[in-house]
Amino acid sequence: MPIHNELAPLILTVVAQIPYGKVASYGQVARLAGLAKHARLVGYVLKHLDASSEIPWHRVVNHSGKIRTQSSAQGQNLQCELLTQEGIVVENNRVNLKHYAWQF
DNA sequence: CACCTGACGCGTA
DNA sequence: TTACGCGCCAGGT
Repeated sequence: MPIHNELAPLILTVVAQIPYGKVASYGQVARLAGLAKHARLVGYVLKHLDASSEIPWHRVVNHSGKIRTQSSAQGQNLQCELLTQEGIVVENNRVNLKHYAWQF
């Protein structure tokens, strides 16, 4: 674990509960974790996850449904691929929250 | 200590 | 839905 943070486990347990084929926003994850003002921390924690992790980090997008993770030099985005791979339609780097938002 | 940087959110327009 | 401003907070310099 590269980062020293006691809040990370709380965030990760919530992310782990996002259903297959659904997405949640950073803010939603923070609220469900009991950390209302830490939306940015969610992004921070997910960004520093090691590849060996089984956490479905790709199911987390911003409050508008837009994907803000960095794209590769070839313009390809891993999160886009992973979401599409599980049946979620991604158009213009964005998912339709009306269809895929995780209703808790 | 001061500043800067982010996988952010909300109210308003 | 987007655009802007402002609030928020962990980390890095």
